[in-house]
Amino acid sequence: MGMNKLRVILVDDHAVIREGLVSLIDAQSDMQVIAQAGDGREGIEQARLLRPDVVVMDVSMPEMNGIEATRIIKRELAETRILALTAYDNPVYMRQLAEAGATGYVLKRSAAQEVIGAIRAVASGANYFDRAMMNESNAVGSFNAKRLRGEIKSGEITDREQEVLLLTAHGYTNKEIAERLYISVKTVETHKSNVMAKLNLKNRADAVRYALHQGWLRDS
Amino acid sequence: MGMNKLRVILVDDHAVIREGLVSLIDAQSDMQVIAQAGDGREGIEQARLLRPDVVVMDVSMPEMNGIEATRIIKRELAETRILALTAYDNPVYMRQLAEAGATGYVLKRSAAQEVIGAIRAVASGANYFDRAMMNESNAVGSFNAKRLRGEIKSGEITDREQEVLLLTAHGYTNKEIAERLYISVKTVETHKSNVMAKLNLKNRADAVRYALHQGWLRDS
DNA sequence: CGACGATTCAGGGAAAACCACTATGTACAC
DNA sequence: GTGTACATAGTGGTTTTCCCTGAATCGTCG
Repeated sequence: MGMNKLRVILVDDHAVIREGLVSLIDAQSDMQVIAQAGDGREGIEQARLLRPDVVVMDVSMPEMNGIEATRIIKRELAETRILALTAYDNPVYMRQLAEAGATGYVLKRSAAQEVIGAIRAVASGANYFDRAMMNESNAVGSFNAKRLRGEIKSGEITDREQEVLLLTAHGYTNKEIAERLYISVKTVETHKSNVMAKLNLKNRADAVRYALHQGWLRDS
Repeated sequence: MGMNKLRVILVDDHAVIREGLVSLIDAQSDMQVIAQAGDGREGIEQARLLRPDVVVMDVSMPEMNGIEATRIIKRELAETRILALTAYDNPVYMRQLAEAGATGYVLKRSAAQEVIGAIRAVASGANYFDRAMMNESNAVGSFNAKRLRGEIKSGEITDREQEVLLLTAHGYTNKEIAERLYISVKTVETHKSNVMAKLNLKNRADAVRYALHQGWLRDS
């Protein structure tokens, strides 16, 4: 085993969580945390300066989110691997992160050992995507069966789907949405179930959570 | 002089974060983590079994949220102190938590040392509310003061009604609300229809609008 | 042209929500 | 001890959503 420990940077806006992860990672003999950052911008600066092996990146942060930060870091530092760490098992996020250059994606609900393993995996050049995610995306089967015969990737959200999802999150019933958009209730049902499958939202509460997260819901 | 360490239970749905906190807390000489739980329900079971000194409780969790779990634990275990740990400085949450019996409230963006300090504080019987919060509002103080004087009586809407309305606005179904609050679906229907009549809300969309206006809906 | 994606719509059965009305136990005040 | 407020729960009936399947129309792009 080389003397060289894996050099890790942590980017997360929650200090407590960051410090918890530090003590977990530093307890490993083969890796160490060389810097921390509280938002994407800071993370980029630290990465530029220190050229770490792995950046563990939270997805949702103030200032600059993890997707944009990932994109910028990868553009400048091709060698550095990015491991996304997020609370949301959202296939669209996963896809956007993969496109931005992340090679790993683990959920905050995973065990610590899994995160540690993921850091080792991406550092070695492998891809690591959370098992829970891969299983979930099978559960979206009825949608996939329709359009994605053979393909695994889930498409982006269409305008109409987003419109329906937004109105759903605002609490409108299918009937109200149908009237507002001059379409039938059945069409609303279709769009809703499709978009919810794409985003891995299981119920209306998930839809509200997603909309809040996107900043779609504001007092007006 | 107690050689007895403070016995702490952690409740948070994110395993990584939990384990990070464990290593932080166990590194202290005067406290130790005796159990963990991934949702409110589990947390209640563990607390019943182990009667800890302090429960560190995340607010937003699947199955049962921290507020309801706090209420139930306090009802059964008056001695146990509850320290709420949350990502968002939402005065409504803080008020509800205080009402439910939590005696401390710290933000995830705080430094680890502050969380450790807060655990010691609540364990000693003191209240601990995050400095960042107190600047935002003195809601807790005024709320507790009123509560002591028995002036809570929010006039129109009862606590239970507000709770049901909030969950409705968050998109939870009657069934989900009933499970969360340990009451029957019929009771949820009653509260919901009463509060909506009081506020002249005609449908769920109105409820969402009202909640947004009250600042009840935040990304979490 | 042919494939694909986006949008639209429908049937049918199970589940859930919605509505109006009634009712019980508890706590607290006067 | 009577009244009021509150939380709880029920009956019974109507409406709506949810879930699954299938399918027609209209662009665009190679």
